[in-house]
Amino acid sequence: MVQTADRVLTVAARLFRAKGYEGTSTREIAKLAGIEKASLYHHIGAKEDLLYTLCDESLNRLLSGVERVLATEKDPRLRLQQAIHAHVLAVLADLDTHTTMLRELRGLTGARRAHVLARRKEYELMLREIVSDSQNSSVLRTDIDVKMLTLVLLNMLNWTIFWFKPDGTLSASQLADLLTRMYLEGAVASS
Amino acid sequence: MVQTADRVLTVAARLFRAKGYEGTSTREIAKLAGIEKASLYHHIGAKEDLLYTLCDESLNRLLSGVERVLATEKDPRLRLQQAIHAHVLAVLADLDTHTTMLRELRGLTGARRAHVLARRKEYELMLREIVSDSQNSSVLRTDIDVKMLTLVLLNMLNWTIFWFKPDGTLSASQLADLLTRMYLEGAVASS
DNA sequence: GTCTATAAAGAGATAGAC
DNA sequence: GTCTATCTCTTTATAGAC
Repeated sequence: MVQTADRVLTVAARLFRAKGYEGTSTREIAKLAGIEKASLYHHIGAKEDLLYTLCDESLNRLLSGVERVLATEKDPRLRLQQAIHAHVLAVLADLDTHTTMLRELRGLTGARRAHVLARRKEYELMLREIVSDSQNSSVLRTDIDVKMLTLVLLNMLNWTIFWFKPDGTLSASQLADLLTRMYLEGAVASS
Repeated sequence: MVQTADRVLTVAARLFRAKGYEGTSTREIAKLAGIEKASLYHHIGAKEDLLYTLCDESLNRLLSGVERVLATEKDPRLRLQQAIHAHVLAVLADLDTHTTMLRELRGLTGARRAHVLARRKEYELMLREIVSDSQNSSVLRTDIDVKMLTLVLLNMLNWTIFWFKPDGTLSASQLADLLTRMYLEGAVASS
């Protein structure tokens, strides 16, 4: 039997992805979790706790993924490829949680919002270091600055959440491969 | 003097981008527009009207942009480049309106939601045709299917809304150029 | 076309029994 | 740890005067 607190978090993530944080009521969360609304407040202090916990969880997974890559792979090009894989597989394996982090940050206030923003920045800068190393090793082009190269990469990777279908013909791993090739080689026909 | 109805729409777009559709109250919209909340309802029937009008406006501009390119440019590669430019310039010239369309569709219900979804699909399919023509003319690679090539392109273009700074050092046109190069050539160093 | 006033529903959250 | 009942505030929207 899954603990109630975990189930609450799971259904909250599902609802936040489907209807947005502001668009989801605590009544809906309670109902989907199979408890009364008041019981919810035995497990959380406020609705915002759920959002914060989900964002934190998402970033913990992404950060530990890229840290593992940094610890185990030293070759710049392979590092980049493995970081892309780790990112895409993590995100697509739990669309509810990561979509919530990517889209619903607005719902957080004060120190928690600042904390999540800081960890997002931290993650972006780790990827930027990987991209930078690849530039220095002549793996990636240097006529576009590292910040842009990294932001475009994240654009390509993150927003697959809007159209990736877990039950489709393309697996997450296959999509990660495809994105890697497109990011590195581009869309032009090889002459 | 700008008409009240237009001002309402403008401030609604600004607020919807900043706080989300569900996170924005009609009180805030009225206040920022300089009228009482009740007066708002002389101009609109419901809050959702604002969201629908903004989504429709966004898609009208994007569709007419790509239609103009199709009408005036026949070369596949130039068509693709011009379509990218038209898209990026349109979106970045009015971040409030286009961000609302891209992010807040969830707030629409019923037939209006279906209508906006249909026009988004229509736009995607027009871009897909351009990409497909480029494949057939050996401009773009054919080892990745047209649907994926188009979705990745839209990923790259659309989500610049989250980090493009209108007052930054990079102009919208320069960013469009950069995205075009990255999409076509990729990130690898040319050997 | 804008106002003051208010209705009606829904939101997040709490009290206190079991 | 869950419940019933309720509080308080905010929400969207309307009525009707000017």
